[in-house]
Amino acid sequence: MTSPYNPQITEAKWQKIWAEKECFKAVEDSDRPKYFVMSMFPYPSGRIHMGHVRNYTLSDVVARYKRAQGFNVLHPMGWDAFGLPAENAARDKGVHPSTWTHENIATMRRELDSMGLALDWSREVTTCDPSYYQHQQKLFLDFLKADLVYRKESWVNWDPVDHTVLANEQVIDGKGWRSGAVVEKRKLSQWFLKITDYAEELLNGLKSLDRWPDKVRLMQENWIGKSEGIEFSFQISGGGLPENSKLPVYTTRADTIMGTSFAVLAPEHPYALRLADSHPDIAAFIEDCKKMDTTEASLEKMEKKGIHTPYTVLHPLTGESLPVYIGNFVLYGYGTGAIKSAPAHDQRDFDFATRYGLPIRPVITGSDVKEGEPYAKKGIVINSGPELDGLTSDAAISKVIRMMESKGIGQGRVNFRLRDWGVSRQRYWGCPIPIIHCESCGVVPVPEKDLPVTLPEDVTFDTPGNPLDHHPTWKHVSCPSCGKPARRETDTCDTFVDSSWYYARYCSAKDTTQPVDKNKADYWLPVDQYVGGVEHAILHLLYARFFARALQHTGHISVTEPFTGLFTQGMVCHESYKGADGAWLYPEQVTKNPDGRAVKSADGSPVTVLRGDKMSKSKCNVVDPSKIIAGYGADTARLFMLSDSPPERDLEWTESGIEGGWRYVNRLWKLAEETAERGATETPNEKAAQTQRVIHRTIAQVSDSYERFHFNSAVAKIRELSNALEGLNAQNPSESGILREGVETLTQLIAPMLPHVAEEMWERLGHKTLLIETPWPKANPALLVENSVTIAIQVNGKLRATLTLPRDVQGTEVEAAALAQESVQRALDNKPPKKKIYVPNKVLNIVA
RNA sequence: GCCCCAGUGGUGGAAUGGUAGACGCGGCAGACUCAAAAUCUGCUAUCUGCAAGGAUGUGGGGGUUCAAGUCCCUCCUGGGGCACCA
Repeated sequence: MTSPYNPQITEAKWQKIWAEKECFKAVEDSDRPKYFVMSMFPYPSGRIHMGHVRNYTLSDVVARYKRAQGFNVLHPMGWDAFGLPAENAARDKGVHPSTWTHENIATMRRELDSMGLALDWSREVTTCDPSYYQHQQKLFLDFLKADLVYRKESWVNWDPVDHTVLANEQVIDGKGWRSGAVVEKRKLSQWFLKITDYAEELLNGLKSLDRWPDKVRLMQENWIGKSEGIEFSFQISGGGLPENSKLPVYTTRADTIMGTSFAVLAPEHPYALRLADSHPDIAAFIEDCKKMDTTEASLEKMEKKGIHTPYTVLHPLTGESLPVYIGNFVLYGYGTGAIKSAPAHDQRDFDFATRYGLPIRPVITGSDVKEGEPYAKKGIVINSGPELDGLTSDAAISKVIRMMESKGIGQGRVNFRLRDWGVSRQRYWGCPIPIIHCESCGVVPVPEKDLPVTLPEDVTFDTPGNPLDHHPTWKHVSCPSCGKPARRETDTCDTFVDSSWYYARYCSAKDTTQPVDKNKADYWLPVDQYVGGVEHAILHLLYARFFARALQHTGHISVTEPFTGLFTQGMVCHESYKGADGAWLYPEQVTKNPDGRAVKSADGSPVTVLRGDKMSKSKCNVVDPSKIIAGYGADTARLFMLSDSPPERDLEWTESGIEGGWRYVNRLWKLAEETAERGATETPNEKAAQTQRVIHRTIAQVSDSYERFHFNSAVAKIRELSNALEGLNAQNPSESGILREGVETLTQLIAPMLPHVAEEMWERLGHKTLLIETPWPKANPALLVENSVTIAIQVNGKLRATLTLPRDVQGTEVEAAALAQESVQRALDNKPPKKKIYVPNKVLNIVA
């Protein structure tokens, strides 16, 4: 008699036991190999969503698998708890950011607990807690001492809705990446971290990250954007410039130097700005560009516009006098803010020259040059004088650099697209920057004994702007250096700072004396496997890599790369439904007819079904994980997350898929129930012996799938094993022993994915010890070798027969057997075989 | 515009250059049932054939190879990233 499987009771039971026995508490142990696996910690927005479930299931499977393999596993969790939504909630609902955040954390903690994750909660970090951010303040001061922090006046992207400054990379299409508000330009004093000091290292380090997706490495490489070129100066005159003025420009295509027919300044270039007073048309153009820049810079069809200036420059090699323009397509922030043109070899220069009737002189040629189009590829130099003509572009680039260097007018230079990281935010809910501004002493770091600088509790959000700035007393302090009245820095840190070192903090999360206990960090770091969304491919991961180098430089940790393995999972998607009126509909508002067409339940009007839409509230296609876990249990939810798609791809949530998972969990339980009391050993019959081979083959295949993150394949192999085991009879003494071996193995193999039901099955099978404490099964090599093999027989590469023959049979025997086959003879059509290729135990191809 | 990734049955997807479609979802048929649900069993790429079998088939076209979903070239479609980056 079998008893039904009840996930609610069983899952709570094992979660309690694991917690009581502190199964997942990680303790440094130099005798055992360590394995550090972590997921990207969540922002406590309120509830967990399916994306979290997928993310944490993946890292949990790795943690449990590695643990069974004998590794000392660290699998921690924390909260990325500072950030703007808490302030927005304060503004909208009148709840304090701290209250809102901690309530969300409590809710999400309960939800995570219900998933049955093998997490070491004793190392929980919460970035908004002074016990975390006081150490971040210490790091800030250390970085300041190490000359990795500086302050500069700069034009910043001001978000008028969030009242905050955005990094360049946080501005998307001229709008704030969070608020969506049109970004304005303002000039503010900002704190910056010198990530550019490590540009070269961050680029080179990518080569060593062989367990990162190529895609992410490539994205980072492009983001860092190294280019090698030359910086040289034009002699510039006119427009009231002093004698011997220089205009430095940067180019990567020195080979096109003889094709240069004009120079262009960025609108913000000082030489451009100084003309504005005397030339109203130029002033107007510059004003225009400012607007374009902030709002529509990324618009595809923006015209290359410019304005002529009274300046002229001298060509550095020919001495020819060339006109100078101000152009809307030249970026002040890149290179020197001015360019030499190569109108025949650059689309932008070409468009500009065409528009303003400037000479276009081809100086590079190639086999695929097209009339009337710029040729931007490298090729062979022409029309450039005896010294350069006939050289390849690369040879010409080196030669031009040498020529200019010897004349003292230019120098080879490496340039990066990467910019320093502005970390100042004019917000309340962030880590206070531990600085005091004194009128006499200037910028004074807060003495370490005075850390942490904590956020004041009594703040109001009824006025826009930074509550720290509005606070009546908080910012007024005396200067630690001279004692006179001074003012606290009211900027707080970008939350990307919080998440740039939490992996190191996990190593000694409760240490009150220092950010990182180096001994412990030396044991655990680097993170062996990091799992998270690809949306963090550039910013978070680059900042964290920079921090590792900065932490190493300031003596906190020893490693250079924080994450040696990275896995980026796909999104969770779900069908969405759009009514005839264009409004999104909830699944329960839609009826699917037998013919496959969907209609609105209320009035029968047609509904468009869209597949593969990311779950989002606005599209009404969100599935709540807590409801799924409450209904089917965490194991079923976890199984669905793993079984239907490879983890790096997007996953389509389907109701039928989750039900398939639920059915399988029940089949497993039934299998354990039926097997539990059996297991007498007797000589296995043929079927049982065959099944035993399947068992051991499955151990090998599933282990391999776990190693390679092919969890969907692991599930498929495991299901094959259960199909085979269901073919055995528990009542038959010649089969029951192998059946039991199979069910035990099966239980172990599914345990990383379905930990609760596996543990329950293990107990039901009569074990007194926990499955979580049981080592991973080993495949018996003797049972991995089949006695007979199926060999494919091809004629001219086409399959004509399959032969089952003893393993390692002679090729000549296979040939003889193959030629005896009628189907082979028919395919040969009396033609004599010309050639035979035999791949032992696999395939014989007869070429006729 | 540039860079990257993907394209396999009705569907999600398997497949170190060696028997394409594992495993699941769905569907069909059957068993159990008064009936339904649940469960179990079988079948399920397409075309052709009574059948045995044959032909076709991994987005299109070409190529390399004894052998291509897999490698190369090219084009198409979809997705992602970057973008006046000189």
